[in-house]
This record gives sequence, C-alpha cells and structure tokens, in this order.
Amino acid sequence: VVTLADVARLSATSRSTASRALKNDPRISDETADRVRLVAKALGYRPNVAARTLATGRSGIFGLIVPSTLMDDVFGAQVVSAVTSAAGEHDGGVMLWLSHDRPSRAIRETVSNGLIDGLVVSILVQNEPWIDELLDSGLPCVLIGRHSSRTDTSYAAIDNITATRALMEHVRDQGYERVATIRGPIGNTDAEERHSVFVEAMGGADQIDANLVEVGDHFSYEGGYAAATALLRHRPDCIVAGNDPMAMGALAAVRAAGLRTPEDVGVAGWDDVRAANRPDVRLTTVHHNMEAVGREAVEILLKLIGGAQGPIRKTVPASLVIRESTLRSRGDEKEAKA
Amino acid sequence: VVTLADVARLSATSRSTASRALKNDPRISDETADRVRLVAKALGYRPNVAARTLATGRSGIFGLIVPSTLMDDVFGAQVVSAVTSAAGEHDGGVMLWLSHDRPSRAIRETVSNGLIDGLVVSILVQNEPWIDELLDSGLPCVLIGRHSSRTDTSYAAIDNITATRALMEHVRDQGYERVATIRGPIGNTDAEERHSVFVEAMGGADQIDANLVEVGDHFSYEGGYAAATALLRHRPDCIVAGNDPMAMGALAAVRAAGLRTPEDVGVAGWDDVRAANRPDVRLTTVHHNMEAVGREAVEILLKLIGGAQGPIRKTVPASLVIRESTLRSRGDEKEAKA
DNA sequence: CTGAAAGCGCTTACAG
DNA sequence: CTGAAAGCGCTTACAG
Repeated sequence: VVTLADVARLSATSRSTASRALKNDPRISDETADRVRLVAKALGYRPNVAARTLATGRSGIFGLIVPSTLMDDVFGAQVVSAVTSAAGEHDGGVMLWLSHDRPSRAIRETVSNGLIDGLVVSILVQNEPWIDELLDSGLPCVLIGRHSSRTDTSYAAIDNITATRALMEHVRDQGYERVATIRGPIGNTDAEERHSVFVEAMGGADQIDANLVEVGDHFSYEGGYAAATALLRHRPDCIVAGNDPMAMGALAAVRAAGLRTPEDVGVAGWDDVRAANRPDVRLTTVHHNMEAVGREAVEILLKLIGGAQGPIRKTVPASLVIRESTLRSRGDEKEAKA
Repeated sequence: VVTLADVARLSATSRSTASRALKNDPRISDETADRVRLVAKALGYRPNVAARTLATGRSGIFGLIVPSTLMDDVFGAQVVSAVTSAAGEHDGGVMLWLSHDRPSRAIRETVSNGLIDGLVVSILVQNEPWIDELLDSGLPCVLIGRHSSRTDTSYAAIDNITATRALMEHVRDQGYERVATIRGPIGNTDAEERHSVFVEAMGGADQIDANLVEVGDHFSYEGGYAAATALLRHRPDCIVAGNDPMAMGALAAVRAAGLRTPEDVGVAGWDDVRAANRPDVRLTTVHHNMEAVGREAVEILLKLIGGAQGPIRKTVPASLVIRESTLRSRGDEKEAKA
C-alpha cells in the first residue's frame, strides 16, 4: 500500500506538507499543493483510517445499534438503511451492532474502543437498562425513535402524535362510532404514543370500553389477526391498529368473520408499508419518512460530536394516507356529525 | 480514557508486559499476568482499536456491502443480520456500506482505508462491473450469493438447485401439467438458478411454451400479480414463482380471475417468508437459512484472511415446504402418472 | 510557505 | 520471564 511518506517523497516535500496539501490547508502554496495532489492521485493514495483516527481522535465512523428482533422486519432494514445513507452523505462510515441476547458486552466494547465518534441507537422499548450505560459513557449518542424516561437524551423520531390525531379525526369524520384499537406492545414508544392519541381522541381513559382495546403481539400480522378476532365479538365499526401488519391481520379477521371493509368495519394502520397499497388491501394508514429520521439523527449526532450541548431533539412529520379501508364515503353523515 | 500505559503503571510493569499479559502470552508469569488483568479490569481498560489496528495491521472488522435496493426487502435485512451476528460470534465488527447510485467511490475508499480485514459483498446481479475492482484489490473478499462469470471468487450461497428440483418434482407428483413460471429478474443469480431448474424439469428450453414464462418485476408482489395475470390467459394449471412475494401476487391474480388455488391453479414460491404461512395464504415454498449462509460467509472470509488460497465456496441446503397452495391431494393421480 | 519532531496507543522483535 | 526501543501511518503545534 502507498503511504503518505511515499507521496511526500515522490512530490519532493515533507510528510507534513503533503498532509496539509491533501486537506487543502491554505498555507500551502498552490504549486506544491497541486503537485502533491497529482502524485497522490497517480499513486492511488488512500489515507489509513486507523492512523488518522489515532492521530486525531476522530474516525468519522458512527456506531449503530439495532435490536436484532427489529431486523426481522422491514422497519429494521429501514432504520439501518436510513442511518447508513445519511452517514454516507457526510462521508461517515457506520459500524453495525445488533443488540442481541447479550447486548451489554458488545456495547461496552463498542463505547470505548476508540474507533467510534458517536452512536445512533434504536430501541424497542423504553427504559431498556443497558441504554443508560451508553448514555452515561460520555460518547455522543442519539436515539432513533425515543426513550421517554430520561429527559437528557437526544433523539430523532417520527412525530406520532400529530399524524395519529389526523387519523382519529378522519375516523370520526367518517362517522365511525364504536372505534376499537389494536395497539402495539406495552412500553414501545411508538405504540404508546399512538395509543395515547387514541385515548385522547376517545375522550380519555375513563370513556373507553376496555373491550375495544387489545394489544397486538409483536406488532405482527398474526397478533393483529388474533386481536381483531377478539375485538369483533364486541361489534366495533372501526379498528385502528398501531401498525400496518396488525391492520392487515385485522382485515383478514374481518373478512374471516364474514364482514366487509369498510362497510361493516373500517380498518386503519400505521407505517404505509408497501403492501398497504395493494389493490386487495387499500389500507388507510400513516406514511412516514424514515430516511428523513435517519438524516436528522446523523445531523444531531454530528452536532453533539462537534461539542454542542445536548439534548437535541427532532421530530419528523408523518402524513395521513386515506384509502378505501376506512372510506364509507358518506359525506353527508360527516356534515350531520358536525 | 485509560490506556495500556495506565494499566502498566498501576500494576508496576512495562507496557510490553502488560500488553502480553492481556493477550495471555504464556511467557508471562502467572502472578504478573493476574495482577495486570486485575488492574485492567478495575480501571475498565479497553484497548484502542485504532492503535491496535495500526500496530498489527488487523482490525477484526469486516466490511459488508449490500445493494441499497435490497434493503427495501426482508431479504436485505436478513443478509445484514446474518453477517453481523456471525461476525459477532468471532468477535468481529461489521462496517456497512450500501452500494447506492455511485458505489465505486465508496468502494474504493473502503478497500484500502486500512481499517478492514476483509469484505463480504452481496450482489443483486451477476457481473456488476464494480465488483471486479474489489475482487482484484487484494482484499480478502467473499460474495454472499453468487457471481457466476468469474471462477476465482469465493462465495457462500443458498443451494437453489437441489431444493428447486424437489419443488418441481412435487409439482409433477401433484399431477400439474401446464406449469407456468414467474421467474425473477434476468441476471440475478438466484433467479437464474431457480429458472434453470424449471427449464430442466420441463424437459429443456425447446420443450417450453414461451407463453408460460414471465419475468416478474423486481421480485415484487406487484410484478407477480402482473405476470400471473398475463400467464392466466394461457390457462396454466400451476404457477411456480421465483420468490414468495411474486407467488403471493400470483395468488391474488388467480383469485381476481375467479379461479381457485390449488384446485384450478396451484402456486408455489421460494424463500418461505413469514406471510407464506398465513392461514389465508398457505404457500408451498422453499425454506432457506440465511443465518447459516452468513455464518459460512464469515468463516470463509476468516480463512482467506488467515492466508488460505481461494476460491472457497460453500452452499447451504434449502428445503421444500409443502402447503395447501399446491396440494390437490389426489394421491391416486400421482400413482397413475408413475 | 515549509519541515523536523513529537505524539496518538498499541505490538513485537530483540536483548537480557 | 521482563523491558527498552522501534515502528505502524498519520497530524499538528512549534520554529523558521
């Protein structure tokens, strides 16, 4: 491999000068700089990242921690993809860890291996204990998705609240009256936030018929199917699910019960996965932009690395997508309600 | 941060000795070694990876390159997840790159940044040009999935051939006679291999009715739906798809055409995604083990890094999963055929 | 505008 | 069994 010393020699300068020339230090004369750059290019010089990291204490590499179970899902792929491309746009590399069974070991190694400028971490559930170790390590750290129990964490997240409010309003406008929900797992931040808006829209916890609330297992289609089957015994006219797979499970359960969507039971989801728009599905849902969340996360991290005082928080809007699964198209009823 | 020098000082030895003690060099006396390890632990010493990499030329980090489009799919997540956990089992870290629009720049940076011991690369299509640059760079390199035009590449891959043969045999056993296929994209190794077995099972290219072969766009549900719709005009009694999403699209197309599965048209897929086992789907398919492929890839890479002469190749078996979508359950007919 | 020198934190012949 | 020294490839005050 070719090193800086090689470049310096062939361009008849010192390593110091060569180093400066290659990072466009204005103190270097144009002739010298050009010469160095030419030689570097000709030799195919690539700076050794390990050496540079050791010298500067900065690697340009971010760590990314994702729960391994998330990777069974499109969601995990989206997070990984979003953070990786955003980092790439800033010429940053990404090291990936899956927080498996035994996260703490891997994590401890991560934090102070001297190779990582900062960390983006995705959590499934609020208050996972190993998180604190990271947050308190002094390493710049941003959560993707949230972690509500601490007020000192930086994060980038989808704005669940606003979009879910719009969704609930739409449900109301369509004249649905017995609205049930299949919420996501307890403790999952997205699930909690979306559910809190459901509760709010229904007039508060004490106004809610407990029979119309089910928890969907693991945010999954199967969980949605089972939950919907239970809910249908109480004759809801609409089911609002915490994500699309559960909503699609609900659709199947409705069909299996001999009922029709949206005439008998409306169904709504969250996430706008690809399948939500299939001709035989046409699910009303909320579309979000994970790429944007990844970008925000990386930008926050960069600021923290640059010395900014945290916490820095950013929320990315999501938008209601209305499709046939909730459209009873009785514009008149809407008026009547109002 | 605490460095080796700190550990050495507090345990009253030299950095050399401390370094050796921590890597269990047998030359160090037990007392000294124990003392060093105790101090290291007490201080929470973590070796600086950049420094060690610079000194030894080995980082324990692998690069992983995945086409960004793959990440829209469960498949991409599986590859990432499999390689990352396998690397973790060998105490290896993984740096991830998405081979986006402009792979070559990122790739060139990767190859000789001195931070990576080797590379696992996932390709979509045979003969992507930028691959050669990598393979010829001297960096140990293993493909996950294959790349057929070169004979000097190492890879770990799913055994498409054997399992697809079993699938075609099953289709025959069920008495299907006008068997159509929705194959995956041209040039995609998995698609080509699976299709080649289809052709073989149908008695060779010249025996095949071109009307019974369609290419499914992007391996997608929508592509499968469109392809199946076209195929149904030629009255196949079975559709073998190159993956599950396309097969599920085909199922929907069959239903939309007012036909039933498996009575009128059998449908089979590949991959055994989660949805393939839904009660309303029950798709005959092929189950593979991406985790195992990832493990093989990492093991091959480790051998190459250790100096083994390539190419090293390994193929992981996949297994036929028979479900209702192809089960006409006419055991008698099967006999009649035989 | 340029260069000699020290240093980043580790490893590893080499000598004892 | 242990240590002093050189070196991995870069950066960056410091001096000129």
